[in-house]
Amino acid sequence: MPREIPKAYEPQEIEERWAKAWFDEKLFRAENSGNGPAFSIALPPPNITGSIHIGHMLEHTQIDMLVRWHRMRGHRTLWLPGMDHAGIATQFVVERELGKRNIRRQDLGREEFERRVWQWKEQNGGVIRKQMVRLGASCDWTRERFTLEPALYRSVLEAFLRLYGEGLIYRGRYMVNWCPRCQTAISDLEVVHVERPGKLWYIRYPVLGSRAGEQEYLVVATTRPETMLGDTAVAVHPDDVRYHRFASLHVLVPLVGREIPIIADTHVEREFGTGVVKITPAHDPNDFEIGQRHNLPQIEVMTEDAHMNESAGNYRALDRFDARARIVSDLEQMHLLDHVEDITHSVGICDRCKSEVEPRISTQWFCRMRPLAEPAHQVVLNGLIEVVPDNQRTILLSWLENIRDWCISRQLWWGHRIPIWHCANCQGMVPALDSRVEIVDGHARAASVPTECPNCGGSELTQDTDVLDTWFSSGLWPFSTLGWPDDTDDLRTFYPTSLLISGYDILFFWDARMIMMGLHLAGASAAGAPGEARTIPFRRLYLHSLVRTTEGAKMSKTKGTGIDPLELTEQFGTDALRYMLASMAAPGTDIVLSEDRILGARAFANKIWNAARFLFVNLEKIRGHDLTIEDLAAPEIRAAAPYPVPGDGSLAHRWIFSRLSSTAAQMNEALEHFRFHEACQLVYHFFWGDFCDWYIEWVKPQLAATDRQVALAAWRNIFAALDRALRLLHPVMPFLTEELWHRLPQPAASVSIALDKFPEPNPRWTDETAGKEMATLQEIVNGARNIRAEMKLDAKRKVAASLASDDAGVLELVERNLDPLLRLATLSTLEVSPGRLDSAGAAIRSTVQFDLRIAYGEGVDKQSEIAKLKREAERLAKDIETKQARLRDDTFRSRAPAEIARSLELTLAERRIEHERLVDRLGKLQ
RNA sequence: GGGCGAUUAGCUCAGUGGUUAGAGCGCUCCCCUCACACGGGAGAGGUCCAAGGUUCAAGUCCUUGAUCGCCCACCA
Repeated sequence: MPREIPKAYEPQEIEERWAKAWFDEKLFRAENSGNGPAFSIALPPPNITGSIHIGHMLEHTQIDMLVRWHRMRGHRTLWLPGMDHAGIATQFVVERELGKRNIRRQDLGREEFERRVWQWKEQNGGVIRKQMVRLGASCDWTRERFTLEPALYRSVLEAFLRLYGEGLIYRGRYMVNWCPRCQTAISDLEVVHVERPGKLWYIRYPVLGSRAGEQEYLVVATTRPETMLGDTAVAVHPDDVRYHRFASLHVLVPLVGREIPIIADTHVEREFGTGVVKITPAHDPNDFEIGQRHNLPQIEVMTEDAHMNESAGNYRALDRFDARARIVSDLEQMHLLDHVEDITHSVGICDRCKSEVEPRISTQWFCRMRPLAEPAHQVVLNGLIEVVPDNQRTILLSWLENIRDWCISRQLWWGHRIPIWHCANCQGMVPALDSRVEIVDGHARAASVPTECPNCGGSELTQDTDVLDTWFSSGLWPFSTLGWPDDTDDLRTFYPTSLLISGYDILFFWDARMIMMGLHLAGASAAGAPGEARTIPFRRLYLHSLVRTTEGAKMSKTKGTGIDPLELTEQFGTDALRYMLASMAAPGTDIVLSEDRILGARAFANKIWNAARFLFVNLEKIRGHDLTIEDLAAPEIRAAAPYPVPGDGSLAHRWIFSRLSSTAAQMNEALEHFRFHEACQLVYHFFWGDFCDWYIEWVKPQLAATDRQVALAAWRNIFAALDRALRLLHPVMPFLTEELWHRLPQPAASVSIALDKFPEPNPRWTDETAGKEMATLQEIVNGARNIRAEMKLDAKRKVAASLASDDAGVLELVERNLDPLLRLATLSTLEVSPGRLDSAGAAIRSTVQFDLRIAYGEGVDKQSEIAKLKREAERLAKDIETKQARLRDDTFRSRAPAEIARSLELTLAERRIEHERLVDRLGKLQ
């Protein structure tokens, strides 16, 4: 029922109320049984450490728009939310908290530390859900998942055990990226490269046993002198004639005095530095490989936290950078530093903590990727997964082609512990017997623990201490969240998911791995056999834009460049923020936020509010007809709209419903192709331009008509149109539309606009005639307004005008719509006649269809009119010329489609008429 | 070193080979008309980065270059 409606739209109270109601009523719970198409989408699980930033908000707005749109189209729609335990990030945060109280995790021990993290999670892990609820995400919160919860740990165990059993997971001693701050291995993807200024030190290595009597040196260039303590060779290119005479000789490593060979390896770049490179197999990935080829010893000179170890002799216990400085100065003193160059080079840093990564040899777990990447490559290549925008597809394919094994073990305490036991007796490895989990202290661990080593019968088994990379469990997300490996209703109904929406920044981290894992693993359940279409985790992949700062950097909370969407929400309203983000979300380009855009969005929300307010406020005024809102806007009454208005008043109604139909069609098309900005623009233009500026203004008198039948039809139509407009708007502005929808009478059983239908194009509404007629009438109004402004008439003063046309249809149309024309153009009279009009003493607007004339009042300055007409005439003349030239061109005639030529001729004819009239008028004016 | 993207109105950006290239904001002028000044009306403003090319037709496709940004890469 209508009630007091505030003048200005105040979103906060409304939004909080509906957010709570939607959540409490479990409005978005998805049915896993029943008929009809299902639509499912898994939320990219945010880290529990985080809070929603503007990038999430962009992502969630886009997902939510599509989810709401599908739900409103009658699909059984699931948007499954959840959180990621975020191994390193979370451990980092909790350790920092502990650090404030001078506690190290080592002081607590593993179990106690884990307990503390869980505790932290209980206290802080709900922030994101609260925020998402508040921001209107229509997730099925009854299905919320956490990557470290028991059911998902079981999926992880199952996945690990299968891959291990197939030989796709192996353990070995290799060089990995080591973060000395986090004290764990990290994967290649977690290393980010930054260009930094550095130095290239040229160091002289004394050559042993060369020409008698003269000490020769090989000069070696390095950016990392501290690693020279672990050198076990120097290398030259085998074809480098400069160094042929040194073959099979040795050099001394300065400072440590170790004798090492000079080897030849094609890996050496002759042009770089001196063409001689020091080889440190224990501290450089290239050197590691060269070392293996040449059987070189590996001498580690650093500890886990990047200090120098015992092998570093005098430099022991120094931090790596301090050691570097000391070594350089020592070399200098010994005259072994040839020279130094300033260079810029790429340094690998830890994605999480930004420390310089240290290549380090250690025993880690790896996942063999080639066999997993191959099917994924096929699926993407063959279009079984549609990637949008398309250029990302190429990027994904080439990454899959060049994939390398994935280091999946982390030396952390927070995560999925590797389900392998080591035999103290024979060092053999024994996996958990199966993937079952048991709950201890509320948390899961492997239940089927092996008790005896199958190799040697030994019974002293201890579980591997490493945990899995967070992305390992994320990689299972689309199916682990649906109950895999069990054959569940959810899995059967919602897997494969319909779509994945993620930022392109995690294409490799997450999207690609889900594809690989899904294809390899999900098949063994009811979802289908491996590699079949049914095992594909999602059929479409949309990579959305990133929100950037004005400097173009990715927004990030750690850098302090993040923007808190809840602050913006507080200020402008969630719907406005959502609209702003969606309206900027053109596929393929990143977004730079602007305050102007959000102000515009807020104005739009306010406009919608006030349009609705207009209806409800004016409803009070027609009580004389003894009509209630049920008579005017009951659901079944709205369904039968549009109603003809007695007399000549139907045109605007027919037109707005026709516009409604085509807008719905275009919005469907836009949303189908992730063109969120276009969908926004369409509905914006429809609502503000068509509905408010024209339709409401046009029919205002009808709404206040004393003729009951006129008022009744008009009111029914406008409510019906408003209802459709709200539903078109709902996916992007859910709160505002929900609030207004409830002010219209709704069926007793329906609780939310979110469960109502999205308007579909309706052939019954399509009305080309109404479209053309309205366009003509709008031209007349615009022409009149233009003349008025040009003549600097008082905006309120009504003036007389006349209109003439050669087209009887136009005359009749104008007669029929005289009232709205007079009103909207602020005219006192409009005299209508056949033929054309004389422009003497008046301003005229001419189109092909009509002449519109307003006589000059006194004191009118003709000069601006003349200038304007001249400009216009020039432009037309030029246009006519190019069109004529085009039409005279034989090649154009023979090659261009007939349709194009015809429409060109038509336009040319129109332009000629317009030009003629302009010239004529100019003549009379001067 | 490879790859990708951007360059269009003062600003932020749309633009799917085919009329006179659009929007929002800003700017100028008029209007506080009984839904909305977060409003209404009218207007000004663009050699579509440059140079070539393809085409009957190019902001749009191709080539080269410039500037900016991003991603990937084991060159010390």
